[in-house]
Amino acid sequence: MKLAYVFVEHPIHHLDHTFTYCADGYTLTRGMRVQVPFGSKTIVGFVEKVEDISDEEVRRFPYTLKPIISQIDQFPLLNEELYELGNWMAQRYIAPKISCFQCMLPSKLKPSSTHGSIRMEAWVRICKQNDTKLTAKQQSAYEDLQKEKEMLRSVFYEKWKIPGKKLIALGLVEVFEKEKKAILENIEKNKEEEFILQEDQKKVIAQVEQEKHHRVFLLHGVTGSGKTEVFLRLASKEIEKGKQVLLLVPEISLTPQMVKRVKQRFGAHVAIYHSGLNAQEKYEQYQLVKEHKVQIVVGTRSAVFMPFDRLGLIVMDEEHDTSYKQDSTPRYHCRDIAIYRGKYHDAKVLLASATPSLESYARAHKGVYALLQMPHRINGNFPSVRIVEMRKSVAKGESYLLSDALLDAIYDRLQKKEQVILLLNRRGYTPILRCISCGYVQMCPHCDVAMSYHKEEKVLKCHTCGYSMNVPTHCPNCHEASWRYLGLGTQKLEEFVQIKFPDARILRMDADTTTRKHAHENLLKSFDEGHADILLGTQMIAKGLDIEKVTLVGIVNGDALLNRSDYRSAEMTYDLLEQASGRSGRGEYKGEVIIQAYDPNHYAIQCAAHHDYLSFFQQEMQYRHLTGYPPYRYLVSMVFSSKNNQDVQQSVEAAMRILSKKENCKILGPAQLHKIRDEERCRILLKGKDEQLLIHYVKDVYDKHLQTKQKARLDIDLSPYMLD
DNA sequence: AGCACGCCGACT
DNA sequence: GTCGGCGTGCTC
Repeated sequence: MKLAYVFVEHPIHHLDHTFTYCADGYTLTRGMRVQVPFGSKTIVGFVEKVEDISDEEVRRFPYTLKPIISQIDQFPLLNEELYELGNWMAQRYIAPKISCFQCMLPSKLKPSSTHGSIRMEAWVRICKQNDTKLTAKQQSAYEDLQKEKEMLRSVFYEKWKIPGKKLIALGLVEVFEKEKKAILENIEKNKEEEFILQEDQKKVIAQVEQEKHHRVFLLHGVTGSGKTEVFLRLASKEIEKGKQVLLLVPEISLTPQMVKRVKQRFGAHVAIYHSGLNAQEKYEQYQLVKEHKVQIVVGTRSAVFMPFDRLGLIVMDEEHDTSYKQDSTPRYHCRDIAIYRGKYHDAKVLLASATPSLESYARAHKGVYALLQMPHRINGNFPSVRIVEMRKSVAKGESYLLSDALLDAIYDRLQKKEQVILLLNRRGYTPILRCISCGYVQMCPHCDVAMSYHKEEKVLKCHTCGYSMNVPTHCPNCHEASWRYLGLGTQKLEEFVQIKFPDARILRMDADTTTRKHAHENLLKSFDEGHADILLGTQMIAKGLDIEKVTLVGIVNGDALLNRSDYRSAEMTYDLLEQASGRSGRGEYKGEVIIQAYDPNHYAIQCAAHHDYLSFFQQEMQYRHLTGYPPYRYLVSMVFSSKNNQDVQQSVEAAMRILSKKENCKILGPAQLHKIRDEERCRILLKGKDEQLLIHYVKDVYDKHLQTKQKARLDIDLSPYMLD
């Protein structure tokens, strides 16, 4: 009997092993999808292994084998490389194998029941030689098709509706189905010679070029130093060699300029891959790569799993960006995958950023990665940065929203018809609603988070779970009817700026104004075209924007991120300030940045003001060294959660018993986290120098957690990003 | 993840 | 006396 060992579609830890089916009558290999009976349902499975066994051995099975219902694929979906990558991810991130395979494939190919079918198109072709008398029109249609060999039926009908139908009726032409394919745009290409390279650029290109084998490079290039042109040059050299290129970006919708430039340079050889595409579009782009119709892919995190087979270069732009980390199972970091694939293909991996992650820069410092530098702006001038100490300005009676210095600067730009960006890292109107008489703060009933007041909708919203409610008329605690709105969100800032500058045209960009599909692009386009004077928003406006007429960036609350308990808060503050100030003065006008802060002497703010990454790096490294955080140590987080706190505590105690016996690692916690969506949560953090060892320890806890049938859920995160 | 099986409350 | 609540356990 032929056996198939199959992973089932449910990404559940306790189903993370193969199920055995009878595969008699099928020709299966690893990586094909099949339909199998599972309990009382029919689901999709993913073949891991096929084996022939004797009848004797069949009888020894403790259960009767069910037969496979049908075969979905004729060819394996994943090649050897990607299959091994899936296995590697499953063990590294302690995730169900099927979840790793699922995240590598576009949803139409995912081993899961919810995938849509692949869309087909009707085509026509000649199926019988003409032996009858045709009308003149029919004859022309026949000859046209003969010349074209085959045509889309819709195109054929458009040209030859009536004679075409007649030819089909006569049996001379047949209709057949073909998979719908992406249409490659044909764009006029720009010549490379049109761009004259700077010295920095030439040097970096030469350094990468001279390395013939796999190597990870870290390109530290300030904003506006011309990194994109370097990427394009290196890419075109790889393509000339017959290699493929992957260009990773944090979010496509925020980098339309990048996409545009790559398209201009490589014309029809580009695939674009990001979360904004629908299932059909993703599938089509995926097939383009598989069939070698394109040589270069520009894409977000998930594009790192594209079916390349001769990769020459992977570029990861803005390598520090947090969106490269997936925050659902499998919680992989795109950088890890990029380096894994780079090794496999003997390809070069170029990580690039104006504000590299501490991990990457430390590795480059140690020589693990090759460090490349581009310290000069092409237009030569950095924006000047001014820090406003809010404690002083408020004491002088100035507004606590915008200081006089910032107001004056905005006024000045409006006069000159230049544009302004205002950054405030908090959406909504006011983040806190507090009762004046008793101090009660309205919390979300499902999460331990204060409700945020949104004035436009006149409701309270929870920014964690999305729950919304009306403002209670009376305080639930003391029954007084006196609320005070505390804090500052983008809605309130917009209202305030509009009062101060009644004639200014303001665009607000935050999670509330960008829910619609092309809202991002439309807002940015509108601002770029000069339909507004002030762009105001959360950190989503700090990334990648390249708008010439912006000469003032105002950061309303520069140290807001610093007050968080997260060990990365200084790094995130530095990144945000540096990236935001990079938006100012990109054109020919001199740019200015004003940072409002309550703690202006913090090194993150001081270093950002002086564009001094190296100094920030050194000071932050000292702090990380002292506290034993990455890059000096690795972290793994285990979060236990359940609606029932006793289940959580029981699992935590069991985990602590196991961990207390382990050596060469430090245990932080257990720490009770705030409730989310009615779930109690508790975290244990493991810290140590040996990443593999930590993974082993956690795997141990996880295995015992499953064995003892603990009720709480266990979420494991290797090198977690958010710790508060 | 689903879903069937199983043991205790308010109903025709 | 039954319909149905969701707690527990299994799926090749």
